[in-house]
Amino acid sequence: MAARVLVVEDAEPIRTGVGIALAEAGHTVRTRADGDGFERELAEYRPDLVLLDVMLPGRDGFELLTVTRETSNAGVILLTARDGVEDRLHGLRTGADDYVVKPFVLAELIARVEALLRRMGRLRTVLEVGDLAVDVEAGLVRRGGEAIELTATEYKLLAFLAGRSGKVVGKTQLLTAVWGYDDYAANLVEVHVSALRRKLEAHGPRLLHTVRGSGYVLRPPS
Amino acid sequence: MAARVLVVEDAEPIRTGVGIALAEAGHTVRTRADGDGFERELAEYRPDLVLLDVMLPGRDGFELLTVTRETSNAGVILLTARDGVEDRLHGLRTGADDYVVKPFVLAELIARVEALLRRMGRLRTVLEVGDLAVDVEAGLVRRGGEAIELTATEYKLLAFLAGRSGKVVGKTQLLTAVWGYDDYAANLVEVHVSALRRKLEAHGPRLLHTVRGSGYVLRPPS
DNA sequence: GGCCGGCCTGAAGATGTGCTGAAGAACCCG
DNA sequence: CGGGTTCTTCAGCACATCTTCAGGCCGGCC
Repeated sequence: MAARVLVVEDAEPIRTGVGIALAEAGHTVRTRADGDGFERELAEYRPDLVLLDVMLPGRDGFELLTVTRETSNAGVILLTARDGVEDRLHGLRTGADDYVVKPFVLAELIARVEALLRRMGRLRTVLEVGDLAVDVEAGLVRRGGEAIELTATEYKLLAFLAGRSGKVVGKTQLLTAVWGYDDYAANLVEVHVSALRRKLEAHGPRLLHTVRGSGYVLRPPS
Repeated sequence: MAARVLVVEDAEPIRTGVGIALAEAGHTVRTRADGDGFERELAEYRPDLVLLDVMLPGRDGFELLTVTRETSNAGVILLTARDGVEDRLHGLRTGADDYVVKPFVLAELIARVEALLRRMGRLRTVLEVGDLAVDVEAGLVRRGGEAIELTATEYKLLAFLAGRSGKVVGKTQLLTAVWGYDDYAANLVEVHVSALRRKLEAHGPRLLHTVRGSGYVLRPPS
């Protein structure tokens, strides 16, 4: 679910900024200032995605794009200072998967990276709280590597709490979100929280805490 | 590379222009002015690519995007008059593959369409899940080398599940994608899953698992 | 300490969900 | 127009899960 990304960009501030942003988004990153040894890096690092600056000292981005296509099936996003329809067309026709014009907002670059990874099936949405991981798409819950079997209601409950971990969630809120109830049936929530805890705490300390008088919080042990 | 493209755009000049340009580029095109009957068209026409205007009368492009993702494997490009990073981010995060801002040069749109198709074409046409191989192009299914005979419905069902292996797929989703149904007929799905399992499990352990209360997943035995 | 309200939990009946065999309908092929 | 295949509907069963209820626990407050 965490992707490997290779960034080739000669401008140091951009290279670093992009690298940090990608790392923060949970990906593994390697950066290079030019195309030297690019083939070796491709073969060794096996990136899922390559970000290529078009204007580089030595071999330019288009050349590296061709190399990438020939020797791997990584996705490719081109970065360039040039704008204009002609340039964009050239970039896309050469076989890039996407094309981002400098200056760009980092958030957008990250969004495009993730859109591409998602399309390639290399990205997965996982909510994490401490050693607990909830994979929403796969409907899987694991704690410390071990899978935990939950019923549909327990799963909905956990997913909702995990989606706002660290925040206190009231029973009324849970009844609405998980059950679609509009009336107050506190015990219903309590029963299911109890069942959920039993399963979660078979693999570690308490994560789902009671906040007397307010509701529940999902929070890693401090 | 001829593809089936579905265009949903309410402005007549754009709709027609895009349609003609795509046809000239060698693709098959269908156009609609709004989202009515969109699900049915998706199921019947089975486009490779969908172009969605964001601002539509009735259901907007984001809504149709979600529907597309849930019930098909088509690529999605959003068209919009709005610009601004916020809109682009929203579009990409919602899961669009690309995002084109109006007014656009037709040539660029076509280039983006082809870039996306190329990207999708690089994806394996043989889907593998454990020892099961589904060759989408040849319509062949084999498990551990041995060919398995499936009926048309069973095959569509399996192909859809294989295309999103590891992800939980709801019965409603399956009904829409495989049958083009819009109403809930759970047992229909169950009967065919049952038949499919009988054939699949004649050659190995269970791959098609039930997720009670949610749907089914195709997942190799862990 | 004693009381109160909020919370936890085991048990049990009610409900829901999924599986399967069988039968009729629809379809396809010659 | 048959004959075979495939699809859909129906009904019954098995069992997992939900909800309710009741009793007990715990923390805070007087």
